[in-house]
Amino acid sequence: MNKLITVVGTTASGKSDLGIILAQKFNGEVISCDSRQVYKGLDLGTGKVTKEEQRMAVHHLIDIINPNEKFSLAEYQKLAYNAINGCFKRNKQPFLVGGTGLYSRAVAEGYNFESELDDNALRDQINKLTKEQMIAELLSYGEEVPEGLSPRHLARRLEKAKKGVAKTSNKPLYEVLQLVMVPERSVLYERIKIRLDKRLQLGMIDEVKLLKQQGATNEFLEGLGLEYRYINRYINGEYTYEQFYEELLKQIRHFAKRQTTWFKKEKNALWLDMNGNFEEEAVCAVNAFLKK
RNA sequence: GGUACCAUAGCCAAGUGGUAAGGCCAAGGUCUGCAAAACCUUCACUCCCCAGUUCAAAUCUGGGUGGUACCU
Repeated sequence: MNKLITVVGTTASGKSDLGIILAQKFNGEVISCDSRQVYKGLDLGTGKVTKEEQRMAVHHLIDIINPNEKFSLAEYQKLAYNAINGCFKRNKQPFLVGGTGLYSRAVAEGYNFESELDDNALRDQINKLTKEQMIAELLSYGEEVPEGLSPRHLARRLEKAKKGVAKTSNKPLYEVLQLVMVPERSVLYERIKIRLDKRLQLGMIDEVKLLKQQGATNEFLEGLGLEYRYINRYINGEYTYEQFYEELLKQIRHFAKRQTTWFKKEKNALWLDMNGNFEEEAVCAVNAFLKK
């Protein structure tokens, strides 16, 4: 079984830098694992690696679709598999690097998406139902309905049930080592603020203005969340600069917390000691893993 | 110095005699096809302090302390 190394963690943890270091050291390439960096023109706001950094290591799955286009987990998985397998063919070691936990898990654990789910009519129909109606329907299909699912989760499950797509078992394609980067909370929050200030200075707001000029819709920008959602609201006059700044900072912190919760459940995960020499720790771990 | 008003959680805030709403923040969590999304849980044994009235006080009375506004 081929070996895959993932570098996951919170925003502003230094994943991109470590990914490049590891790729350089182990004759590797980076597969981005980020649901927003797939979009062209979303650069500063996504913390995308620069052109210069891309010259230091080959990066995949960045800038592959245009704004306003839809993207999905299944699509990402397919593209990631292609990119990863391409690396193996060229004798390169792939490193899956990014903060979209669901995406990295779908690849690492081999979520099984055998059937197509693209029935918009059905989706619209389901979205009209109340939460209670969705639960009732799911139960009538003999599905188990865990507590605490959001309407969106329920709709997704019901869509699958109606399509007759059973919950499938995973088919892992690779042997995986996961490196998790989660700085101590207080350090993390400080880094988030510093990084936000820096990106604002570099013209993150102008980036969104440009995207809007080029036709990015409010709906699209709103749906992206964080930087793009709140900068767009600021541009549209919904917030003063102060309000926008505080709100965005808070939302990024919330996001980092959610990421942390998610990564706590990762399997085969090595949580790097972010207070120590984590680069060396990562290099040693990868070395041992590849020699195994 | 005088007069008036106010004092409830980290912040905002409802509650005028019957046993502390709500929002924010924060923390924890859910999540296999929108995931930077969507959603859930927890968070004041106590209402500035002291005394009093009452079966019962955050709520009424007196005093103290602190704040705000106006007057001198």
